[in-house]
Amino acid sequence: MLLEVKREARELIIKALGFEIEVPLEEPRQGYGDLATAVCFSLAKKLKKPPVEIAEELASRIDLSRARFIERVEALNGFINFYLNFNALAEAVVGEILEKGGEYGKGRPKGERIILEHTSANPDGPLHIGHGRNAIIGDALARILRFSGYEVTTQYYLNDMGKQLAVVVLGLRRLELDRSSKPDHAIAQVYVEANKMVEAQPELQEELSLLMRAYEAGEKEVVEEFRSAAEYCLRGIKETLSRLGIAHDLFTWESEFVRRGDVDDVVERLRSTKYAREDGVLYLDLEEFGIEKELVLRRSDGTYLYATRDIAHHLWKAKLGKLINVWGADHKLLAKQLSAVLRILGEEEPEFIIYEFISLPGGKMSTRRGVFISLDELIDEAVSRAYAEVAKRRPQESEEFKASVAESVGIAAVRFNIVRISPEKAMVFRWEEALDFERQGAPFIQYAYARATRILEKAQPPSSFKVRELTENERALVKLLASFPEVVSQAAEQRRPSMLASYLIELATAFHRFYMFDPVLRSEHRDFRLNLVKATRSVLGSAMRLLGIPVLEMM
RNA sequence: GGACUCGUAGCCUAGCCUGGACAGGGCGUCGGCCUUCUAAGCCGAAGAUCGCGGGUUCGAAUCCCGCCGAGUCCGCCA
Repeated sequence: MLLEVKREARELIIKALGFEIEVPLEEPRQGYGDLATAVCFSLAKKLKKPPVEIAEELASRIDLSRARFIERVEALNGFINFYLNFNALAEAVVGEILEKGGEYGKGRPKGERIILEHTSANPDGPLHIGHGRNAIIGDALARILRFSGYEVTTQYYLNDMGKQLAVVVLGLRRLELDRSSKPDHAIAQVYVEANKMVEAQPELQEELSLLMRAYEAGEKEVVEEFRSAAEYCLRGIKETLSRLGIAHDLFTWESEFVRRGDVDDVVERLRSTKYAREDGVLYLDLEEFGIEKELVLRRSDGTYLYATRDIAHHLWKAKLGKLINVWGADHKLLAKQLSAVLRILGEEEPEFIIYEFISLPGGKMSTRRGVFISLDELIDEAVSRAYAEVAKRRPQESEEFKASVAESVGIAAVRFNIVRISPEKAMVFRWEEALDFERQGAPFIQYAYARATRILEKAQPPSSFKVRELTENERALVKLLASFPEVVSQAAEQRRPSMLASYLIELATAFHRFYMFDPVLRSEHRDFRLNLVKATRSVLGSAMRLLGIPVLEMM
């Protein structure tokens, strides 16, 4: 809806001007109108007049007689500020939201399929908080893209041909798997122990490479060992993801591409390109693409590398749709190489969402050394912290209520604290910060929703309402509600879920303020306000669902 | 050493792609608001040379160059 208002503003300017020009519009701070444009500055040179004069002349020529949403313009400091007719806007926006409900803000079907790869952690232990960042960003993006009109398939690429899984298998041959603990944690225990063994007994290296070769060759018993180990670990990983509300549509195994011959095929294709070099090893010279590092495809012993298998994997995926990968910053080089190779092969390059690392105050995490904070730990701590809060605030409520609210609040806090930070910022994990449910955090948003719900429980909004002069808080709310569709599409196109997080904070803030100053039930504007509350609740709910934040009716 | 990313108040962060009017929030600190729809809320105060230096521009947190600091990568590992 705000888009329509902006279109109206542009048209007014162009009509007054008498010629086409790009009109940038911004949302100014308090005191400078509801929309503003600095177009007069760019016109200054062309018209050879100072911006202030242009603005004044232009403003005086704007004809508002047929405008729907703009009721006043002013020229100030060379800017043209627009003041909106909030009565008209409120009526239109609230009406549209109540009519469309959860469909409000949804994009038209784009007819485009996207394969969104995220998480893809090695099956050698539980997800740690770094994988959590991947999964949470990836899942939010998937939800946003779907809402925005794309057909999205989320995919987990399972790296089963690496040394890690071989180490796990080696460990399982001589260590007892702790069946009493969560599967992924039990596997991690074996993995850490087995790594120590391999380090202490170098002769085990031989067994490791034997294992890997047997697996690649598809020896039945070995395949069984690898698969059951990986699947066992994956069971635990899926459990964690599911607790966060995350599920993948598709799991693909790295080994498929080797056994099916896809890797052989693509290597052959690449070997015949002008980028191929062979001197014992087969590699690609990608300098033309600004990549210094040569990309080795096949070792001197004839075996393939991870990157080679990933090329086959991506070539396969590229047939299914547009590719987006959520990858850690350590994979930046591989991302560049892969893009170059797909280009060589005549396929569209994948898009990468690269997120920087989450480190511990003491340094990097390492599954191998057992130095990491698992997502499970983080969730458990967050939920128990949330439980303490509910118990303190709602002591009279049932145990069941407290436990279920705590679960939702804990999950919401974990997801929100991660998704709200831009992926390109490196994070240092500190328990105090992770468990500090800051004022404008997830509970703040959930609470806004619960407050709206409570009001509506007491009175249903009538189907028709009159809009009178709006309060400042109502205006802020209406404007935010009007901008939701634009926020969604921008977050989708720019692939930035964090934009929705900022929006949600703003919307919840506006609602809490409204709640504080503008009583609903006892108001003479009750009819309109009830509808406004309903509309706000609806959009809050939509936005929360887009970030995977559990919605609570009561807390 | 090279490549990429980041550097905004004591701490965390938005804005940077698409340059505009006194740089938004939050935590923490200090001071207020519950006989009124749940105070997980609201209001106010103090706190910023937007890492440093140059350039482009009427105008730079935003674009360009250099420097400094941090992270990541630079395996015939995955």
